[in-house]
Amino acid sequence: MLISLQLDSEIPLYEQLRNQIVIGIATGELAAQEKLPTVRQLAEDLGINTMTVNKAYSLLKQEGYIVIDRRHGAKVSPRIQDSQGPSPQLEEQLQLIIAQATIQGMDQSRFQTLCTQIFSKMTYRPTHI
Amino acid sequence: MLISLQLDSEIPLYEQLRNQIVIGIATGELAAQEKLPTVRQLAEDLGINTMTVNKAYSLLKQEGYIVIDRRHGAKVSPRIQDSQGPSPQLEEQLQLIIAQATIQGMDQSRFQTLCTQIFSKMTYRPTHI
Amino acid sequence: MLISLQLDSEIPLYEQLRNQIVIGIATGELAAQEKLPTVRQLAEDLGINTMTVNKAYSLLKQEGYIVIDRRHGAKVSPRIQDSQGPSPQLEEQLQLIIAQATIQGMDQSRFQTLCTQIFSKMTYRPTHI
Amino acid sequence: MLISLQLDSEIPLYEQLRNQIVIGIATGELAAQEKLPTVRQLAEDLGINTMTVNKAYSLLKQEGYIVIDRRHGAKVSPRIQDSQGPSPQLEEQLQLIIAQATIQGMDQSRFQTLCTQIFSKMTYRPTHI
DNA sequence: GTGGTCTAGACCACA
DNA sequence: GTGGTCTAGACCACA
Repeated sequence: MLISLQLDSEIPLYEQLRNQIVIGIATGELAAQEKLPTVRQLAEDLGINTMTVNKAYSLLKQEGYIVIDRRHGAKVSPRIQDSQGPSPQLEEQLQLIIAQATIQGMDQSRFQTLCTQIFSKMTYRPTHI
Repeated sequence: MLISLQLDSEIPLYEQLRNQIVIGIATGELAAQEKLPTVRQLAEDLGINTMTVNKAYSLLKQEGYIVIDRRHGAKVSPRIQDSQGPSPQLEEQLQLIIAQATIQGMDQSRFQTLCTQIFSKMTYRPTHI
Repeated sequence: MLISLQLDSEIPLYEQLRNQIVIGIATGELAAQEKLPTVRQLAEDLGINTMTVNKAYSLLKQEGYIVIDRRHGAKVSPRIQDSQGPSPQLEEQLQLIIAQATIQGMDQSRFQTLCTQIFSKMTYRPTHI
Repeated sequence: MLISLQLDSEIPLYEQLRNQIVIGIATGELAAQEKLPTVRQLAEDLGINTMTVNKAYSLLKQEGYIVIDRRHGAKVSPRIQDSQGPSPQLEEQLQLIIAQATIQGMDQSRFQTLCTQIFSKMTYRPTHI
C-alpha cells in the first residue's frame, strides 16, 4: 500500500497517516488481519519520526481500526464494531461537504454519482459474528 | 442565524465559525447579499476575540463565500463561482468519510438516504449570469 | 495541590500524573472549573518533559476529566457525565483488589471500613443539569 | 479453571495471567494446595510463550500466592501470610478506584453493594496455624 | 502565552 | 524484534 504525506499540509502528519490507513482498510488494500509495517519500519520508509507513526497507530487503535499486540505488532482489526446509525460526527462532516458542494454549483445528482464512484472502490465488508 | 461554538473542540474556533457560515449560506439561512454582523458585534455575541472572527471572515472572503467592503461590512457573495467539477479536496474529504462510513457498517443505500436528507435542507441555488 | 512522582515506579510518569489529578478532582483539591497549571509550568515544577505532561493532559481530556481550550489552557470539567452503572473495567479492577485483600486476610468488614474512610475524603459531587 | 487472555490489552499477558490466578485463589476455584498446570502445559493451552507463563508463576511465587518445587511443580500456597493491615499499595489502588467511581457519579451505598456482591464470591479463608 | 506537533535519539518491558 | 515511554529542544497555530 502506498502512503504519501504532504509535509506542507495543515493536516498533521500523524493524522494524514491515520486517514490513509483508514482508507486503505475500506478499499481493501489492507485486508482484515493484515499486518501493518512496524512503527520503526514505516517511520524509516516515510522519512518521519517513530513517535509520529506511534501517534497514528495509537489513534487507530483507540478508534478500533487496528489492534496492537506486543508480540506481532499492529494488525488491521479482524472485525470492527458496526454501529447502529451514522455517528453524529460523520453526519456533521457530511453536511459541511454537501454545503460546500452545493455552493460550488454541484447538484445532488452529480454528487450521488461521485459517491457511487467512491463506493465502488470500497470493498470492506463488516464481518458479523 | 444561530451559531454555537465548542470551546473544547479540536476544531479551531475560527474554523468552526467559518464552517457554520458556509452551512448557513448553503441552507439559505444566510441569503445571497445578506449582510453579516460586524466583526466586533459577532465577537461580542459569541464571547470570543475579534481577531478570531476576523480570521474566519478573511478565510471566507478568500474562498469567495463573502465579500467585504469597508463601507458596508461583510456580505454573502452575490454569486459564487461554480467550478466545472468537484474540487480535489472535496473529493478527498468525501472519500475519507465514505471509508469511515463503510467500516462502521453503513452501506451505500443508507449513505445515499442520508445525503438526500441533507440535500433537502440546502436551498442555495447558484446565480448564473 | 501536591503531586509527587515516583521515577522508579512501574507506572509510567504520565499515568501517575493522570491518577493523581483524578484523585485531586474526586477529593475536591481540584474544584470543578479550576484551572490546571500549564503544560510547561507543571513540567518544570515536576522536573519532567512537557511531552509527558502533555500526554497526561490528553488522556484526561479524552476521558472527560478536563477540558482544554487554546485560550486558557486546561480546566477541570464543569460536569462529568455520570454513567448509569459501574463500568465493567471498574468492576474488574475492584474484583482484583478484593481478591487480594481477601487472600491477605482482610475480611469484608475491615474492607468496608477502609472504603468508608476513603469515601469520607471524596467531596466531589456530580452536577446534574 | 477458565483463563481468557486479551492479546490486545494494555495489561501485559503475564500480568493478566497472574491476576486471573489470584482471583481464582480468592474465589476458591483454585483450592489451597491445588496443583497448577505445568508452565509448558498452560503455555500450550493458552497459545502463548512458556516464558510468559514462567514470568507469571515467578511473580505469583514471589508474592507468596504459590509455591514451586522442582518435583511437583506449582501449587497454591497452603497458607498465605496475613498482614496486619492493608498494604499501602492496595490502599492506593482502592483510592483511585473510588475516586473514579465518585466522579462517575456512583455513591458510597452503591459502591458498598457492589463490594458485597464481589465479596460473596470470595470463598478463600486464610488458614491460621 | 497557550497547547500541538515533530524531531533525533535513547532506554526499557514484553514476548 | 516489537511497541511504549521519556527527554531536550524546536517551531507553529491559535487566541
